[in-house]
Amino acid sequence: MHDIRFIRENPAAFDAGLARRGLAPTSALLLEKDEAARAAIRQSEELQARSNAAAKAIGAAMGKGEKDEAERLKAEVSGIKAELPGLEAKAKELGAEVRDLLAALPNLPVDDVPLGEDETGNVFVSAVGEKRDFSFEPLEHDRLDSALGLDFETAANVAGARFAYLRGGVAKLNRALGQFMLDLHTREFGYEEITPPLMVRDEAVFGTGQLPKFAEDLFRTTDGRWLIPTAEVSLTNMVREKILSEGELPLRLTALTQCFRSEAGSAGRDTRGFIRQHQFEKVELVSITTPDTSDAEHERMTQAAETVLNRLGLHFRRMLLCSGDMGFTARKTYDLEVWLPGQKAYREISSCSNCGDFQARRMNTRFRPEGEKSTRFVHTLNGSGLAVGRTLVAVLENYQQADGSIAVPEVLQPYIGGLTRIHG
RNA sequence: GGAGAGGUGGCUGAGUGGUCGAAAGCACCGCACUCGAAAUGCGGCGUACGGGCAACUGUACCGAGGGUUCGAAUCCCUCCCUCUCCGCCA
Repeated sequence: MHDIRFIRENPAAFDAGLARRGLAPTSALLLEKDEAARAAIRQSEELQARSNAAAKAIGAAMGKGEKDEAERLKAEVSGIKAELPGLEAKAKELGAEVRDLLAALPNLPVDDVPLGEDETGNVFVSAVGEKRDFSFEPLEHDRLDSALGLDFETAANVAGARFAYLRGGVAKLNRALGQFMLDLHTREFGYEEITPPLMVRDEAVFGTGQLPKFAEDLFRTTDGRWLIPTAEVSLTNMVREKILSEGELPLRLTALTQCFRSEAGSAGRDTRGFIRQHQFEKVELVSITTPDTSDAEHERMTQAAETVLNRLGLHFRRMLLCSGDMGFTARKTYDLEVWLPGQKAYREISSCSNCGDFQARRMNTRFRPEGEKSTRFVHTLNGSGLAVGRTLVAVLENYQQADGSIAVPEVLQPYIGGLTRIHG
């Protein structure tokens, strides 16, 4: 959600930001509506003020027993009130129009975000590790021996497309990955471990920006709630409508949850394999910070996610997303892409975004700077640390052996009783 | 799911449909007293959005949204949340 006052004062800068997102200028329309809305509000408030004053005078007159005067005033107020509902309705409607327009506009990219239309415009930042040398042709994860425990056929029977059963060794490996990530973030990066709700209300989903524009990407429950598409929703909304003290910040929260996505717009994409599922596990990182510290926190968070890949010995690169490829709420995003030797491609495994005060405005989350009376909006950040399912894919493809087994990365072995190999 | 009781400022807690944005206490801030502190006294002390160079001023807000009324914290309706009892349940 944008600050209409900023747009009033910097309409050109605002439109320039939208242009970098590939969007048409909107400030003129917004300001026109805003001006009309404020005029209508002013009118209705002035009328209301007159009516309030007269109503008070009625009370005073009745107190003094001046019945006639009271009756005269009543008539006057009635006259005023005849006009009021129309004016109020108009003010409300115009105000709602402005809000709806604002709610549908994405965050603006910050200056160092490269200009671009789609993922081809993303900029390489850095890489860690190297592609492993195979003495054989590595298989894609879904072509590995099915006895390892990755079972799409049964899932298709029971649940439909884009679901999977993990069985035996692969299920253990998956569990180990999630545990390992949580332990790393809580022990070494100071995140608080949270077990959050997986179903949330409209307001929460609006707060983090999935509503109103992206409802078709979500699953809705029969009682009107939403299954979370990411723990970002439940974690970030923990501070909705709160005024925090500066001393509480930064707030660092992490959770391992299932995520649910309808994948409505991605028919035909990644239909094979475990990359794109309706239900998947992810370890989410969320930070709530002051405006001054969010850039540094963004780097820190991205490093926390990178550390997971590092410890797992997986080769990856960090990309800075271009303006056209960023998500709705982000003002700057790093993607981490892991190398998949079977697919012979880098695939997104984490996305770390600084949302600035964009979500904070939608949630009305503020903090009181030390020693100040007034409040300011916090900054919010979120990142995957990491997508567990995709990390499983990366481990399977990178750690496959010539005999069809999977070597267990050293850091995971303690989580599964010292097991070093998974066999079919 | 059924029956009942509630939701008032940072906290506790009054409030008969009419000078209620709301008593009182606590907390907090300023001043006085004090060498200093405590205690005491006096004063201040909500948020949002408008208007105004400013002093200041208007509107809204007593869980949320509607309604009744000249006027609603107070009456009515719907919803949300909390608590108690009953039922069901991992």
